[in-house]
Amino acid sequence: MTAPLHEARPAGPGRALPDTQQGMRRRNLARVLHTVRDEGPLSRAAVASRIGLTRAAVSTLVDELIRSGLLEELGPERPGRVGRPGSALAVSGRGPAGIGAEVGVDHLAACAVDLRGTTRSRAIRQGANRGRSPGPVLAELTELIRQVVAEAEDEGLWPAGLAVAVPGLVARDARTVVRAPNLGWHDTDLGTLLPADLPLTVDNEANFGALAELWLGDGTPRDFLHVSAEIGIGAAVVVDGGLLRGTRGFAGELGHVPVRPDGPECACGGRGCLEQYAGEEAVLRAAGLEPDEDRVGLLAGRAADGDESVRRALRDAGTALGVALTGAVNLLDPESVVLGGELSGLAPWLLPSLREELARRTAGPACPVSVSGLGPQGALLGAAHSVVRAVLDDPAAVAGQA
Amino acid sequence: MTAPLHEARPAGPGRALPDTQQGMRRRNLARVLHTVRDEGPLSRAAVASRIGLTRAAVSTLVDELIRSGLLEELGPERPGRVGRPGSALAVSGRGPAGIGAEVGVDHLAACAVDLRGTTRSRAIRQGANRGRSPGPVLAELTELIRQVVAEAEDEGLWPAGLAVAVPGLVARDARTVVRAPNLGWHDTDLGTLLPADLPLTVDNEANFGALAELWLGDGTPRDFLHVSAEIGIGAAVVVDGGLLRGTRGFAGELGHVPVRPDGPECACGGRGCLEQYAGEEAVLRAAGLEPDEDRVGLLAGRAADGDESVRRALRDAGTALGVALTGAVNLLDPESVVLGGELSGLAPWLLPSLREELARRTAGPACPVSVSGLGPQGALLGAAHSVVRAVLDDPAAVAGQA
DNA sequence: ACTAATTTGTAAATCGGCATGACGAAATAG
DNA sequence: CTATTTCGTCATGCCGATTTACAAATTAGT
Repeated sequence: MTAPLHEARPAGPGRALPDTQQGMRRRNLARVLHTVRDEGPLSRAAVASRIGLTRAAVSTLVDELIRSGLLEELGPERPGRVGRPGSALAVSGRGPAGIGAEVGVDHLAACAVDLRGTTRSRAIRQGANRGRSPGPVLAELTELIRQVVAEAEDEGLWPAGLAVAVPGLVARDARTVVRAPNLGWHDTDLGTLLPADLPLTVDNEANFGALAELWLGDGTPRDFLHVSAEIGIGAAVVVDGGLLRGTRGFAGELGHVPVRPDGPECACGGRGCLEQYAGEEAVLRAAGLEPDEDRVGLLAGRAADGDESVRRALRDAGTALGVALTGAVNLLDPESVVLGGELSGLAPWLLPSLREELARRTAGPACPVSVSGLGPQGALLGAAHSVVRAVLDDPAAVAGQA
Repeated sequence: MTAPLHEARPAGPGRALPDTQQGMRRRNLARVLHTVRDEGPLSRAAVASRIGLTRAAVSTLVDELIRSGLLEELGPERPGRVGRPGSALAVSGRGPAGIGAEVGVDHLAACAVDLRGTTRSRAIRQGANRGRSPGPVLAELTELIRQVVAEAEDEGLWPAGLAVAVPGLVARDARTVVRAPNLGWHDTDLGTLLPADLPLTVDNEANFGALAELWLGDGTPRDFLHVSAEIGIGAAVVVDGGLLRGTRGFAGELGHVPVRPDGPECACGGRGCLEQYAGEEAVLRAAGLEPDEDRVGLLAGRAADGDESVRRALRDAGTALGVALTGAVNLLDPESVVLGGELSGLAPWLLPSLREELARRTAGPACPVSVSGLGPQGALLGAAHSVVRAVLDDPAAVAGQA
């Protein structure tokens, strides 16, 4: 027997709940719900044996979850084994829905996801938002949200909360956009400009993208580094299945990691920041292209066409990313690095040089670098799923709000 | 006592204990013990009001803690207010002791710390360990440990566990030293070479130093970056009051963060790693000095004497540290950076250039950099206190082992 | 086909742990 | 000396999970 190690995080379903008997009950409700969701239709007995409670206890917990509309009984299982067959339980497809929304530089989007994780409705509107003031943009977004909520309600769902992804830094209050350079917003409280009838959470798109990767990615570990980029280069650090946010909530800023300490001056005051080698603007300039609406698409197109200057620019950006990530990987020892967001579209041309640089600078086996399968949808999905997750982690909090 | 506790996982107050009524009880025992320890002698009623339980509940918890020898009754408080005076409770000075030990490059040390946090016995032996094989070194260390344990037992304490700090990477099993370049050890299981009658934890000295800073430092926040160095440059990341360990347990490697990507080749395979600018060997070389026994002392002495080449070498090392820390600070957004371990002795000459570089490269207010007050003792103290902490975090686990 | 064995789900009784309310004890205030 | 306040403890009750028991629904064995 060894003395306990000190771990980084509590993490896990409902760890923030109070240490009372009610808190225990709420945590156990969450465990039952999670188990049923993650391991397909299960009988009460199967759930009980998995989470270590007795069948009787699980029965009462399941009763409560069914009464709340979070679980539903599918009827008797087809018996394959000896003994009385159980009654299959599944997460309800008509319970609460998580509403996600996204403010992109070139688009707005919203969607609704049910408890099972299925996207039940979706709405997108293209259009440049750079420089537009928050009011009109969010009015448009609100319209999309209403649309998506209406569709979800038609299918018997009710909205449990709203999460909005923005391309910028968000204060720890999860409402205020401190700085979004690509939009030109600063210190904007989104709480006053969005539907007030839903619990609201606002966060950085890189963070939501990382969470999407964590929850939906195929074989994504619980400790990884998620790199995404629109114009700045954002990263999100996932430790033990949770986001590392930092004191001010600004953790994950990768764009201003020094890559060449004596390089050109940067707006941040430093020199040779990563953003000047791998930022969208820098790459476009190096490739000899003019910024336009769909910048990433432009780069990807030219690179696919074999434009050598574009390819070289992307190769160099990959190398710069590799240098910056070496530092991050050394410091955090993640299980993998995932390229997500808009970056995933450019991955074929970034990856080789990035991997090479990272491998060269690492003593042992290099940290594996992969590309998100979610692509640019990650942030939106992550937002919606974060609401669903909140329900799963504390079902009692939303029960009876139907 | 419960049998199936195959959860050798951690404990924080309310963290990883099972979600049962017994788990709740254990968390509440921990809360009472922590409260009494942190807020001086308290009556049962005072504890109750602080942690939100009733006096009756606290009474039974206190009874159990007293029976286990973790708390003791000091007798009636001197009444200053109306009402019956309470009976003051304090953490016992004759309960379990945490045994800490340290394998340094130039010394061995051990100490015993009681539940109150007081160091009750200590033993140090100077002598170079570089290149010596683990067996004899650990035999010597075992002797120191026996000595320290004997002294502690004379004072009525009993050893609750042993924690050993080593200058190298430790696997997640907390027993195996994967690589300790300064000692020349690799893949060494310390479990077989140290006293087997105590629960053992082995960890990196930088990690223990960070924990010491967290637990004993004056005003240390719950999110910070702790930088220390013997020959390599280690950092430890503390997030939300816990250590970030990484997948393999190697998190915190700062020495091989690229500072000048085109710089000289490094043993790790990369180029221009921090270690080549701020590592002990590099600094000695830059200062034109020969390595000897007390390298840090030598540098500090010369710098204090006004040796300009030494001062310049340290200034440059500070600048390099600043570049590397810029990346780390951007990525993690810690509340502060703390220089600890041997580095703290050189701080006066490192800090100005380090702070300047960090401030220059940061857009907003720079992350404050401070020096640990614990100095080179941090690791040893952190080790001993980690054992004490484990007891405080789950008193029931050790109760009745006296 | 009939019985034995196995498994499920639920109901009744029990237990562990904290809350509530009441009480004696020990101090201060008037 | 009495009223008031606070402390520590006891008896009681509540809540949630466990234990025990049992009926229901299936397969295995004869």
